[in-house]
Amino acid sequence: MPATPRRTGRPPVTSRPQILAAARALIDADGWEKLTVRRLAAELGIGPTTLYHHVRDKQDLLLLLLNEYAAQLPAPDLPDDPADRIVAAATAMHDALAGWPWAAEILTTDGFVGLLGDPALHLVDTIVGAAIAAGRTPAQAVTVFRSIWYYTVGEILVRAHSAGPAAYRDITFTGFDPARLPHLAAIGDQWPTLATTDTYPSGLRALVTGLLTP
Amino acid sequence: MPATPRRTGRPPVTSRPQILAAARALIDADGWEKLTVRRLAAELGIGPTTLYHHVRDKQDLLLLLLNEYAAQLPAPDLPDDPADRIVAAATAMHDALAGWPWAAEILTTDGFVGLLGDPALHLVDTIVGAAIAAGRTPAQAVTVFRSIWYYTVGEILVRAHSAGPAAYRDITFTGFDPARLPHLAAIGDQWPTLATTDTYPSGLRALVTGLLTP
DNA sequence: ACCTGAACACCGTTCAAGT
DNA sequence: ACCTGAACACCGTTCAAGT
Repeated sequence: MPATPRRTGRPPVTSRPQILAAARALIDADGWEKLTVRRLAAELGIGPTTLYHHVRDKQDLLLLLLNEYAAQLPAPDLPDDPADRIVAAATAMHDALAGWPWAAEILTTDGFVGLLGDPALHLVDTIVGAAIAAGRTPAQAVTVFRSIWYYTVGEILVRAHSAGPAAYRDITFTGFDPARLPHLAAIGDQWPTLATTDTYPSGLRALVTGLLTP
Repeated sequence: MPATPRRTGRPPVTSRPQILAAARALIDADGWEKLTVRRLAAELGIGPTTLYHHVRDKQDLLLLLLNEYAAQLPAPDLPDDPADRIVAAATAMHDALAGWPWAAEILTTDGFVGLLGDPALHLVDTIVGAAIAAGRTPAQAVTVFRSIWYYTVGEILVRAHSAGPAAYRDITFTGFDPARLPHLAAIGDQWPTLATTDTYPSGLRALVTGLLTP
């Protein structure tokens, strides 16, 4: 067999790295809802069907994008105290996802742990390890991670979907029946303001405290 | 003006209640991904465009469905102790959503509070009220609710998307590098089993405890 | 007043044929 | 070996025309 096998046939017009770069540019420019196979192909100046020679399908494309993004994330500072370490690792996950909310949607669409590369899993391992260091069994540590993951992914998804101008569009918060909904009526139109403030850190701290308290 | 205005023109072939019933039947039979305007119309034996005389658009249809579902939910038993009351109300929300996971997806797509009817908001009001009873300010009580909501909606969405046969399909949990991911490597193929167990109640209790502890 | 078909502007994906 | 157009099987929605 030759050391450099000579290539035959029609020359390629694109490559997987080129496709991933274009996909990322498209998401950053127009949002991830606009990333379609057909638009991406048009952006690259190729036929839509050509993409299928470089990625298996759209889901595969998204996973490649996700692992590429995770691999390039900076490693966070990790304190020694287990509780603080969990908070730091969870916050790093959260911040990474906050920048790329579409990633959170993909991560809910499958048993994600096995689909991610080492860099992303490092934070998972950190949280599990810190829970064990705090005296939990491995099984309990998985529960700790999963609870934190639910909270984190929920916050990201709600935030991502509330960001648009459509949120709270034709809603009056002053119409609550004080007899049936006394507390909501008392809060009234302050709710949108209160709902805008970032409560992820305080909620996370409360959750971790609760999870590590026997 | 006449007491019963006589109807003129072409007689209706369907009605909003009929459409909602058919939509619900379609979701229950084939899953909510299969609910499309065209399929629903076909099910009713009408043209797709006829639906638009009875509902504003698909989003409107889903919201009608959601409020109908919420209105018909049984009210949960609510204990006197504030922490227990929050847990009971959150569990009722969770169980309602677990039965209709697509609802969770809609609820993340907008500032949902203003789109729901009284029955669904009653549980929101209960949680906010219980947090106030536990000594929080109204603003803090909103934070308590939001944290619980993130955790709940995250659990529902992850669960809904992991339920299919596609989850964990071609994943080997034994391939973790023990040097880089020691705890995941130690847990190995026990992860899928551990991830299947329902940890919502214990995580919720931990979260509520943490949120109500100053 | 209500319904309809045609049309618009899209999707993801497959597959035989071409270079 | 790689690319392509045509085709399949769909979407949500609008709108002029019909009853």
